[in-house]
Amino acid sequence: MTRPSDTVSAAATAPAASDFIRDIVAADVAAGKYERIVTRFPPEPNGYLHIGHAKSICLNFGIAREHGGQCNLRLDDTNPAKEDVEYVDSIQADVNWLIEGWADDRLGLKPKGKTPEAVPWRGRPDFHLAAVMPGAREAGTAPRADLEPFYASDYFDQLHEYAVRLIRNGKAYVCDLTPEQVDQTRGAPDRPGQDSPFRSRSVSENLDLFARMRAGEFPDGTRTLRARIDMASPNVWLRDPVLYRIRHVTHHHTGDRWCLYPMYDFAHCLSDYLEGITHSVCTLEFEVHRPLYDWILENLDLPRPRPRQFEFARLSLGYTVMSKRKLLQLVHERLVRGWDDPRLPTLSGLRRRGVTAAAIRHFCAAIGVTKFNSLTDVAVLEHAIREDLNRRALRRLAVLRPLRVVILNYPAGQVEQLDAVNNPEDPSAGRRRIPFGRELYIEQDDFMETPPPKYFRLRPGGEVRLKYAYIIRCDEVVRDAAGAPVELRCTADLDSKTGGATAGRKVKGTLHWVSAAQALDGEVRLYDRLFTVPEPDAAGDFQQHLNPHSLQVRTAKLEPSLGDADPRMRYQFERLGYFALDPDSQPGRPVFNRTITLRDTWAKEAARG
RNA sequence: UGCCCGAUGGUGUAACGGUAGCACAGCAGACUCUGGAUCUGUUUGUCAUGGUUCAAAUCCAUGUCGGGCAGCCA
Repeated sequence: MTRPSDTVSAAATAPAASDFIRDIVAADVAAGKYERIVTRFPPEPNGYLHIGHAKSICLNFGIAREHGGQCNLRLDDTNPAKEDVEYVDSIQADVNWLIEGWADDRLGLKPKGKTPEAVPWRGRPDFHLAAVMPGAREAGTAPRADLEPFYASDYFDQLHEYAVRLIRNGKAYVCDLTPEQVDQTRGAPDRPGQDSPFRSRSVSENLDLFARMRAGEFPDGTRTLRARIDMASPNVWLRDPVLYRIRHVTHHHTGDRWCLYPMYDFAHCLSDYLEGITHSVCTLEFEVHRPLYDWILENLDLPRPRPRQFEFARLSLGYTVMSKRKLLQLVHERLVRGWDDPRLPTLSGLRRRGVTAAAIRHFCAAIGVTKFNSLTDVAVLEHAIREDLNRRALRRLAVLRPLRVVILNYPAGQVEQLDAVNNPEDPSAGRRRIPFGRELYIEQDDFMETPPPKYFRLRPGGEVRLKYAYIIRCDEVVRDAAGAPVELRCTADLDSKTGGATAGRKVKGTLHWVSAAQALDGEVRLYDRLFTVPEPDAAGDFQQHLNPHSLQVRTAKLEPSLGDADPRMRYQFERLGYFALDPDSQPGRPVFNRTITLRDTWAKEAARG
């Protein structure tokens, strides 16, 4: 069986990517700094992955791929109040889908239930948790049931131990200030903060208090563990940041074992360290956290080489929103049909829409990686999608807005099976037969009574070719009460069929069509951009800019072969666009999503007037 | 107005002191039984001002503009 992802993978080889992060990695490799390059993709399971995450996945897995290294999938789950297993499941599915056949052999997972082990390093005590490589499924088989992603929450024991070590060294203290008081004493960016009155507690008191925090003696928000750094630092993240907070909440992965949870800054750098990450790549907003990342690692006196953090600009795409909060809002307020709504930039939405993983990967390669906050034109994504689909899609005939055509000189009841090419870009896709009869449907747009200049479709008295069939002439227009055309009566040049005597006659326009008698009705969902403005989240309420016409549903006339369309295949409805079968399809009633229209130079011409 | 980061055509990027290139978009044309695809050609750019240098998009200084940072979120 040929899967869509197999069809063109060879032809779709991406150019060798290069960017400032890859340059750093390459220099480190050249300097022999690491035995093996290890990156990681660390989403928090509090939402679905979107195309912005794809940029990070492609970068991290790409680096691993280019250096024969690995990329660990890690759930950064240190805040149980916002997280859920629904998200950990969707994240795994989306990552597997995106990297399949490309970097799945670079995916680092771990044995289910396994936590870091005490592994001495050069005689010094240390913790480590190695990945199983490759952690991906073998081609065509189910995911390995004995493996799972890494979880930051699997490191809670070691993290706790590191925290105790910091306390012992006088580098951390238990602070009894309320959140409001911490806020007031933090100072401002241009004004130093004040030391907490608990800053100079004795080591033994800190140890005792921290133990009791863990034991659940104190309610939420009453105490924190803070790093002792510098309340006057110009970098506010160095002003005795909170390392641990009390949360009496059940965690989706660790259950009720903990009521004390580490903050991102404490957990992240150490998770990287425990997994042996060499290059920890994140987005620009973490740049100011880097000194803290380094501080924690340095002050723990860890034996192995430390990971280093690098930051790049996150993706912004025109006419959509990317923030988790806004996506969550769209889903929860039912402004879209779910996380996998084909109008969303989520990976599950793009997948349902019919976009392939290869197209997304090529898009990510095309946009590059820099530290500049840019707004990427959707046209770049659209180009990547068309380029990919043009090569793999099977061509089919379908009519979205039917107009009846009767061929007066064609015998009633006669049916011909015409030979049609499945994919002119790929001869191996083969051919098929499509029925032709006296009564047909063509697209309403393909007929105009008084057409503008340069219109070369059907008009009264005009000629046009029906793809794979005959040249027809429009003799008569039948109208409804309102005067709108409801049927065209035409005459065919019966020698003009492909291969026939007059087949070579030059006729400017070629139309797609479907034979009325054999046509299959199918639901077609036509999508347009979700927002009407390029930057919906620039200012004010982004919901004001929702495009009311982002989804149009209609019943189309389909050529009969579409009755057994395959959800894994991609289709081009000729002259219309690319379509993919939706899971809502029922036997005998297919539902197609329009992934994207074809480039339409006539629309541009027509719009010019 | 403290600290950090950034700025190359319309958009996104490359050039690592030595000819400003690529992609997308645009425009013009060829071809076409998809106004698709393909092919050809083409318009448009180094934020500013100084400095270093034989030579600066690149190094330095100042300025301008943009982004980030004051969660017990990540």
